[in-house]
Amino acid sequence: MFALVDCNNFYVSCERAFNPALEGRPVIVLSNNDGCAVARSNEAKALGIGMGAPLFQIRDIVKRHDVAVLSSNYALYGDMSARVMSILSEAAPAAEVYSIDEAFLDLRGMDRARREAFGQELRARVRRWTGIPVSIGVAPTKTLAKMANHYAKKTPALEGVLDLEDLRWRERALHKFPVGEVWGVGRRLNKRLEAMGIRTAAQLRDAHPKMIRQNFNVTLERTVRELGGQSVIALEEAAAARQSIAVTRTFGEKVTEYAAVSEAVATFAARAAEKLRRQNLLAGAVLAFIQTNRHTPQDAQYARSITVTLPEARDDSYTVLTAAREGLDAIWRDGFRYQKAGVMLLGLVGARQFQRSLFASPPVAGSAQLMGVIDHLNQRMGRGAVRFGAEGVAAQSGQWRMRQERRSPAYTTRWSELPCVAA
DNA sequence: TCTGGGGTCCTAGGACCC
DNA sequence: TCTGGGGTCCTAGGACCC
Repeated sequence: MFALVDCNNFYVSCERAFNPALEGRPVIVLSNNDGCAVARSNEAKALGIGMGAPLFQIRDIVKRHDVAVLSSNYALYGDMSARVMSILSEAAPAAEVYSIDEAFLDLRGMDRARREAFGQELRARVRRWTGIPVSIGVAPTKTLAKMANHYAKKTPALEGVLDLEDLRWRERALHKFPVGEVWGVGRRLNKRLEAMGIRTAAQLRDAHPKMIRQNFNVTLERTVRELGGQSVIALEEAAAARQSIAVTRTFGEKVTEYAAVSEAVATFAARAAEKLRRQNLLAGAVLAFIQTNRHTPQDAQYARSITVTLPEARDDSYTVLTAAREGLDAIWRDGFRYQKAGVMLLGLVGARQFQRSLFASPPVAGSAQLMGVIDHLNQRMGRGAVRFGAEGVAAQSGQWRMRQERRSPAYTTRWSELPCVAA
C-alpha cells in the first residue's frame, strides 16, 4: 500500500504559518514576476480564481473581495518543505519526496486499522510541528493513492484521510472521477480520451491496455494498469541522477538592447553554475535561448535556442558564462522586443566520474578555489554579493530584472527577518 | 517484380508533472 | 500594459554503424 501525503494549498499555507491574519481570508501567491496565481487558498478558489490565472485578468475579483496577494517566496517554501519532508520520511520505512509539497510513503505490511490511526496521527503531527495542513490518500498503487488524495482533500467528512483498499468504495470513487484528473492525463490526452467516449477513471481502467498502448503510448498503458490495482510504478527512494539544470526568467519589462539581454544571460549562467557546484555535478554543454512575447502574436516574433558543447565537462562560472554568451551572440537578432531568456546546463555528470578530454586545455589554476570562495561569500552575504562584471550592476540596469512587489520576509532562513514573538 | 537485420546516437516535438 | 519556472519521459525520423 502507498500513501500520498500532499500539503494543502502549500505556498498559501506557508505564508499563513507566519501570518495568521491571512487565516480565513482569500489568499493567492503569484508566480515569478508577479505574473500569475500559482497557489490559491480555498476561499480564493471559491471566488473562481483559476490555477495560473494572470493577475491583470483577476484585478476586479481581487479588489472586490479584498484578496491578499503575495509574491512568491521560494526561500520560505523550500525551507518549510524540507521540514515537512523530514517528518514524513521518519514516519515510514520508505518515502519518496515527489515534489516540493508531496511525498509517497510505503505502508506495506500495515493493516487497515493501523493505517487509519497512522494517517490521522501523521496529519496532526505535521500540523503541530510545522503549521502546514496535509491530506493523505492511501491505495495499492501510486495512481490510485493520488486519486484517494483528491477526495481526502475535497471531502470535509473524511477529515483529510481516505483509504481506498476497500473495493466497493474504490469502485465508487473511480466512477465519479473525471478522466482528466487522473495522474498522467493532461489536457491533450483528456481531449482525445473523451473523443473516444472515455470520460471517467473507471472507463479508462476498463479500456484494453494493448489498445491504449497502440493508440497512445506506454505511459498511459501503465496508468490503465495502475487504475486496475496493479502496481507498476515503483516507489523511488533514491533521487535519480539529474539530467539538466535550468535558470530562465521572464523580464520585468520587454527588452530590446543587446547589452541588457547579455547581462541577463550572464546572470542566469552564473546562477546555473552555482547550482551545478552545489549538486556536485559538471556540465558537458550549455544551452542559451531568447524569445519574444508569445501572447502578443501581432508583434514580430522570434525564438531561438542554441547548444554550445564544452570541450570537457566543467563546473566553473567562467566557462559556463563564456559559453552562454557565445551562444547568445550566435542567435541574437536586433529589432525585437525580448520577453524572456534562459540558460540550461546539459550532459551532467558527477564531479568524480567524468571523462577527461585529450584536447581540452586544463581548467585555469585556482579556479576551483575561487568558485568555492565566491559561493561561500554569496551564501553568507546574499545572492549576488560577489559577481562577474558581465552580470551588470543591479542598481543601474533594473529593466530585465523581475518584479516582486509583495514578498513576505524570509522568516526561517535569514537571521534579520526572523519573526519576533512578544508574550 | 524482386531489395536484410539489428543496432546506436542525436534532435525536435509532444506530452506530462508540480 | 500586465501572462512562471523547472523538470521528466516517449516517439519519430535521420544519419550512421556492422
